Order: sequence, then C-alpha cells, then structure tokens
Amino acid sequence: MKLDNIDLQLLELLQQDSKMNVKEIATQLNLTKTPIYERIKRFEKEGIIEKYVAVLNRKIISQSMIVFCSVSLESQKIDEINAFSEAVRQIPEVMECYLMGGINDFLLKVTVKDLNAYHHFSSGKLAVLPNVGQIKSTFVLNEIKRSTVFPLSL
Amino acid sequence: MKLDNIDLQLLELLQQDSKMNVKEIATQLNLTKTPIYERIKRFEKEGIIEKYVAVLNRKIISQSMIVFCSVSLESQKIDEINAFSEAVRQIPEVMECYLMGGINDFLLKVTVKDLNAYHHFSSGKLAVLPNVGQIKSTFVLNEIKRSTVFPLSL
DNA sequence: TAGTACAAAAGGAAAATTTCCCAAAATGAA
DNA sequence: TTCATTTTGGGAAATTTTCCTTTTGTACTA
Repeated sequence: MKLDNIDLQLLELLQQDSKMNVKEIATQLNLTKTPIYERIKRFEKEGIIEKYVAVLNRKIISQSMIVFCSVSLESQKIDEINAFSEAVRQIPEVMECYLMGGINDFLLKVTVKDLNAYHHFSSGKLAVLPNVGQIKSTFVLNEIKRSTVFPLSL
Repeated sequence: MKLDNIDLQLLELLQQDSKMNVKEIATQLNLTKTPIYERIKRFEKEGIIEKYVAVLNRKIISQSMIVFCSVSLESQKIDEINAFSEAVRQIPEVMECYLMGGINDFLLKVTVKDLNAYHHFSSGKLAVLPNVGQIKSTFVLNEIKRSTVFPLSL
C-alpha cells in the first residue's frame, strides 16, 4: 500500500470536503475524472477511507459541553481492560476513549448537553461499571480547534 | 431552531454515513425524498451540518501515534491565550485543542507518524511558541473508541 | 363543525453526477 | 526498442440530486 503525491492531495481534499464532485477535484489536481474516481474507489476498497460522515455544529444542536475524564481501573489485568473498553464503546456520550501510557489510565472525551447530563453520565453510567476506580473530570472551557484532517506526508 | 424527531433520526444517520442517498434515507424514515432533501438542505443552510468529510483509517496511512499534551502558559492574560490559540490552529499535527477548566491549561490532541515526528513537533513547533510554560506529554497506547456521532435527543 | 391558511409531503421531470466501458498514453522491465 | 502492465482520457448509460407543482395534513378561526 503506497500513496503517491496525488493520493495525498486527494485524501487531503476529501478529508476537508467529501462532497466535492469528481470533476471538480479532477480540475484542481490537473487530471480527468476517471483517475480520480478510480483512486477514490481504491481508497474505499482498501479501507484507507473508512467512511463518510456529516460533521455537526455542536453549539447549534446544544450539545455544548465537553468533559475529559481520566478513569483508573482497580485491576489492570488484560481481561478487565477489555471488559471496560467494550462497555465504554456502548456509551454514546463517550465520543473518544484511549488507553494511556505512563499511568495506565483511560482518557475519555465525553459530550453532554449540560452539567446535569454530565452528572447523570458520570454517576449513572460510568461509575457503575465494574472495576472502575478513580474518576477525575476536567471540563472544557473553550474548544480552540477541532479538525478531522490528518496531517499527511510521504 | 427546533428539531423534531425525524430531524434527529436524520442527523444520526448522516453522522454515521453521509453518502447514503436521499431515497434510501427516505425509505428508512418512512418518507419520500422531498422532505428528506429539504430537511438536509435546511441543516446545511442553518449550519447544523458544518461540513461533510471522509474519515481515514489512521493505521493504514501510518499516522499511528496519538499524544495528548498539556500545555500551560506563563501568562494567562486573555491576549496571550488568544495568541497561543491562533498559533496552535496553524499546526496540522494538532487535531484538537481545548482550554481546560480548573487548571487553566490547554489540552492538545496531537497526531504524528512516530516518536521521532513527535519530538520534532514538540520541541520544534510547540515549545518554541511564545509564552509556553510547561509541556506534559502522555502517549496513547491504544485507541479504544473514536466516534464522530454526537448523542442527540430532544 | 366547517372553512381557511399555512406548512409539510408526494410525485415527476430536468439537470447534474456517478459509474462503467474501451481506447490511448505513459511507465517499467527485459 | 519492444512488450506488458498500469494509468489516464473521453464518452455513454445509470443513478442521484435538484427543483417544480400538486396534494395532503395540521392548526387556527369563526
């Protein structure tokens, strides 16, 4: 799986705006629609492009609160980690979850409507999971940047 | 700006797969293409849908390292915060950046190819910004969940 | 209860885009 | 240089989007 320069430019464009039509992209990259079309199909087939999604404006839909929470487990056995991981995947408020190095904790990015909803999530959905130890919540005051574009280079 | 039940279902679908065609969505939601089409156009016009993007598979494109870094500024004056914010927005490796409550630090989610690239980012692009105090980096061992779907409800 | 006004939905037709096919050009290896 | 392979170009068919008009539904008023 190797990507040439055109591939990278194409992926960059699609990461910014997937609704651009093939002809338009072709013009920008100095090609015709067929090569662009084929490259995109290849990306989809090989899983380089996982999916296409609509990005919503968080403020308008009034899901305006983001909270990062650090969760430590009481046991770090692999089975326990897997069980917690699977449970967290089922919770829609958890938009991202990472197993962190160094401290062996999980970092969760949680989106909720307001503080009340966060309380409901934290005590009702998260703390009740088996094996959960300490939970530390830090609230986001301001979203400075949110990008979906991976920095690509050869 | 109010969203009815159909709107929420529609937004949920579009957040999961924006390439579904209008007819297909209409069938799922027991409507015809026109109302679906009009609602989508309304979302776009009013900014509820900000944009459409392609989501890439991070591992395949070998941008496989994620690092969270906490950055504290030496001065918390509003001008300094704004200057740092603006600088960070220009750095492609920084995919997300938040001003955090409690500690008045920034939390940055950084994506790089490898440890070497991270070193280059950290000391070459981040630490050199004016007013930057302490930088604490925590590396992600495993990505448990990454979702682009906001939990929506009435 | 009927009538009116307004908003939402249905259906169809035109325009635009995607998809696919085949020929031509470019690239690479022998 | 020649052959084989991959990539690109251009056009036609199929699908989808877009827009227009009619119909249905809903809520408010008399």
